[in-house]
Amino acid sequence: MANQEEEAMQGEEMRRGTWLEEEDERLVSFVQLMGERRWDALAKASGLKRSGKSCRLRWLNYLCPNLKHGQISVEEENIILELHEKWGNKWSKIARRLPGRTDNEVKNYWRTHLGKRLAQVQGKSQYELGKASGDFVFENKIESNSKKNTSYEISTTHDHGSVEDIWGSCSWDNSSEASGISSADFALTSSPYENRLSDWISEYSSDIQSQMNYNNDCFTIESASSSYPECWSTTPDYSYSWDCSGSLWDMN
DNA sequence: AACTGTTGCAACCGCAACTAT
DNA sequence: TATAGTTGCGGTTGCAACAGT
Repeated sequence: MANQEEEAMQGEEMRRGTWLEEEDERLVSFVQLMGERRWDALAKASGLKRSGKSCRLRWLNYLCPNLKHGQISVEEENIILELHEKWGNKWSKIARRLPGRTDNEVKNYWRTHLGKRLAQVQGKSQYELGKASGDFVFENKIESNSKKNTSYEISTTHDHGSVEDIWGSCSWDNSSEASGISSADFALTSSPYENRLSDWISEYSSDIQSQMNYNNDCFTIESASSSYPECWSTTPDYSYSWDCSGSLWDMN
C-alpha cells in the first residue's frame, strides 16, 4: 500500500481547500485532546474529512496559539533578509528565529515582498538569491557575548568550520536575579528536532549546572552569587562548549 | 459596471528524513 | 535489519481580493 492517505481517499472523499470555522474548532479541540502528534490518527478520530497532513498544516500555519497573525515588522523583515542571505531558502530554519512566524509565512513574505525587491536591487533572479549551503552537527555550545545583556546561543559547528544557530538565541538583563527563560523564547518547539534537542540539552547540561539549569522547558541562570559569576559578567567572549559525537538524532 | 491582470496567501504536493514495529 | 508509517520541508498551485482599464 502506498499510504493511508491514498487508502482513505479511495474509501471516502476527502475534503480539500479552505477550512471552515467548524473544522477549525473541531481540529483545535482534538489537538487539545490528543496533542500535536499522530496527525493521521487525529484526523480519523476527529471525523474531519481531511488528511492528517492537512490537519497538521492547518494547525501549524494557522491555529497554533503561539502564532502571530499580524504584519511582519521591519525588525522581522531585516532578520529574514539577513538569514536568507546567510542560509538561502531554509524557510523553516529562518522561521525558528522569528517566534510566532511559520516557514510558510516567511516563504510567502519573501516571495511576495523581499525576493522581487532584492532581485531588482541586485540584478539577480530569485533563484540565484535562493542558494543555500551547509551540513552539520558535531559540536554544540552555549555562549555569552555581552557584559550587560547576556545572550546565549545554542549552536552547531559545521565540519567546514562555520557556526550556526540551531535553536535561536535569547538575551536578558544580567541585573535581574536568577532570570528564567522559557523555551518559547527560543523558537517553536513542536518538531522532533526541537523536542530531541530539548531532551539532549537536558541530558548534556548536567556539567554546566553551576551556571545554567534546564528544567523541562525552562532555562534558569544562576545569579551573581553563583560560583562562576565572572563567566557571565566580566568575560564577554566566554564560551562553554561540549562535545556530542554523532548527530542530534543519535542519542545513545 | 464589467472585464482583465496582478497580488498575496492558504493549502497542496512530492520527496526525504526519521520513527516505530 | 527491513519496511511501513509519520513528519517536516521546500516548491508550487489555486483562488479571493484588489487595481487598472
